[in-house]
Amino acid sequence: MGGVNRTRSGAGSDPRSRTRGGPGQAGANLLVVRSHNTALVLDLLRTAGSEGISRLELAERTGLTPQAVSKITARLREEGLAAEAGRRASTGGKRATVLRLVPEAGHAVGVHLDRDELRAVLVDLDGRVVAERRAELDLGAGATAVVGALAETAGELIADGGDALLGVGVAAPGPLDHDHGVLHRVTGFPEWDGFPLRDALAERLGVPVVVDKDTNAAALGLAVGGEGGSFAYLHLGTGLGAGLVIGDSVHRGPRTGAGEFGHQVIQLDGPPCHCGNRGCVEALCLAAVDRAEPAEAARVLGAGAANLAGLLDIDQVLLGGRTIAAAPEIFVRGVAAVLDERARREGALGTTVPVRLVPGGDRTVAEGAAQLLLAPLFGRANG
Amino acid sequence: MGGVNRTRSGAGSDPRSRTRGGPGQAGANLLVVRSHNTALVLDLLRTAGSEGISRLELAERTGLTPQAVSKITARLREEGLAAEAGRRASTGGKRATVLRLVPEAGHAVGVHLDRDELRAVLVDLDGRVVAERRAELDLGAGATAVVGALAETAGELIADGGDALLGVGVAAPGPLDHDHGVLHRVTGFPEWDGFPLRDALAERLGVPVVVDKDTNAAALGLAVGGEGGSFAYLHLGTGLGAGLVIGDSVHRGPRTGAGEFGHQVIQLDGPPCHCGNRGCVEALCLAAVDRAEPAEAARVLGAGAANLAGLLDIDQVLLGGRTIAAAPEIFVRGVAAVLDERARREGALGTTVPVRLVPGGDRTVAEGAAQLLLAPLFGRANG
DNA sequence: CCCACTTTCGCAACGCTGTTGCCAAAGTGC
DNA sequence: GCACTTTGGCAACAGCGTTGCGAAAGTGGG
Repeated sequence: MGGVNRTRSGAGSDPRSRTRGGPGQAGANLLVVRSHNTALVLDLLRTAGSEGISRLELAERTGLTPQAVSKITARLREEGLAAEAGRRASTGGKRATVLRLVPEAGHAVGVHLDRDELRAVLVDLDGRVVAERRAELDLGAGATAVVGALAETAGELIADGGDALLGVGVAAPGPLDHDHGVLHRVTGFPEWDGFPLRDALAERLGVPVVVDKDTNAAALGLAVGGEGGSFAYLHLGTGLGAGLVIGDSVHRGPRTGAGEFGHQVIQLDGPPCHCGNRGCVEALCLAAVDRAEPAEAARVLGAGAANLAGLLDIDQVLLGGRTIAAAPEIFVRGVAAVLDERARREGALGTTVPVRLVPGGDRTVAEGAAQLLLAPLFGRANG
Repeated sequence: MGGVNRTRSGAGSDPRSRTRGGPGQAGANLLVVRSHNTALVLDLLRTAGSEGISRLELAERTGLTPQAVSKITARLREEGLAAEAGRRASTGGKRATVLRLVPEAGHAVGVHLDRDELRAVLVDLDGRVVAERRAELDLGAGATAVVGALAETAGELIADGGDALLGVGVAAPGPLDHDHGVLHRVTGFPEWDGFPLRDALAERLGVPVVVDKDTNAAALGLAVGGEGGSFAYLHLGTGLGAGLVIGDSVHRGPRTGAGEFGHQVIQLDGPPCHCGNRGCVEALCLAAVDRAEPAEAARVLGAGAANLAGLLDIDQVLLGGRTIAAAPEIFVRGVAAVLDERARREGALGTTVPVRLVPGGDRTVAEGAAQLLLAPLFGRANG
């Protein structure tokens, strides 16, 4: 079986991977080519799902020769990551063999660390949830207690996952450093400032750990789940944030600071926001919600979304979060109205930016967190 | 000599380059590796400038082995793109041979097509301006007349450039389609809507032509010119626009629509803008300029810049354009003040985003337009 | 039923990439 | 003058995708 672990140890033995220091860009060698093409094929296998995909189709889609695809898939089958799954009907010649991903060849744990609860899932290579845990949590109870609870919950799921476990992804609210896995000011919980969550958890569990913002995790999950192109995931809950996917990969910025959508000023010298500034979208939007004026809240949110759409020229806006879920129709229509109006003003050029409710329920963030470990296998850049 | 043309014909003979259709991503083969590494080395040679750089230094910076660098540079020297340029002092052993780019091995023409004038430059591989033309122009005079003037001016410079000419880059105002080189509504000149500028000019001149927005060209020029990381170039002239560089490459978005900074709403239901909306940064900012309140204009611009910095987590804001040039100090200080204030609110995390005046004079856009052809040689993505 | 044709796909040889092992050249420093 | 360090080229090598070729397994016409 071997599964995904063998692949990883193979890649890890590359003496040159991540050896470079300083500002230099990475030169490519044959190992890079190999892992790039392998990831491409794996991604197509994953996308094909239970339907499967033939070797020649893989060749067409990747631009590689059929022979190269044969070699790559042979390796994947040997490693247990891919398998033959029947044959397709003939189109005038030999019937094509259908290949599919073996989902059980690898697993990852995704944890959504929220202010008042902990939600963890174990997912397979297909991204399907295999097991789930949930626990109440008090982020203010201190690092030791929280990390303990986190490790315990994740540990239970790891035990279920067998030996092909890629690691644990943790999605947390508030500013943090994705590259180093360190939390910054979690709003309202100053004691977390600077806490090295990734290393603490990795040492405790003995598996790789990746930390990211909740909105980024959600956006990654959506991107891997099939949302193509560039899009913004806007999350309206107790706060307002965004996850940006630009060209199939999550845009975090050099300091994991990107996506600070809520404190975009759309009302110069407007009402004060808890952040200290005035006229932030978050303040205006939530105030409208409090006044029981969801249509106005949607209009405000739409204005922010339109600004973002203009700046980045994205393909889609996805809405999610508890507050959205309370009145989904109103928000989708309200935001769409602002974007449609903007497209109308732009004339022929302005294809309107579609607005949709985020598919999936309240496990979105936890599933996305698991993708922090899975996505790199499929060539989805992670930093 | 050969120069850059031989390299291009070599790459063009790749039967698989750009053959793929549909949504598939590109598989990598050895030709891709070769051109990637070659571009990496060329970029380092270019960055090193007249100082030059040794083979071992190239190896360190690229992560390639010294032997690979030797092979690559040998090829470049054979093609006339690189040359030895003396020796460095010893550090305890054999003295290192210094290599440098041969700037004359390739040229490109950059044209800044503005509303009332035409500005064209011929630059070498180093990006240095070798020749320059300038002409008055009336964008409203119709496509035939304008393309004629454009072709004539560019043609004169092409004649100066010898045989190693990569092509012509054209930077134009207003919305356009970079991928297809088609103009959209140039504000105030509806007759240009849908005009295939790239193909018209390419046929006329018989050389490759690339078209882009003026702000994108300027941003590309700045990125190639040495501005590292991610930054936003804000251009305040008769209008207000932005060019975004994210991770060393220009972000245009799928429809070349990114960077629409001016019509970002920062004053909900504010004063009407000529675009049909209300409270756009451009309207507020230019109104303040008209009222002779540059400090207020800078504050408004700063608010927009802060929104952008928060959304994208960029490293730097660069200011340019005629209106900025009229009161540079006030604008730089005013915008910086807003960003500093924002960083202060963010606390320890908030490294402030530096604001600078764009270096170089009013040739910035034309030089950037030339980089539309040069940058791909150095591995700077162009799409 | 047979034969020509198409489609799928693997084996073997190949070309080209960066890598490794080795050695010569050219310096420094004792 | 000798030991050592640094630079960098030559040659052999491993591994990538590619090409040439042929076997296997279908379809379809006579």
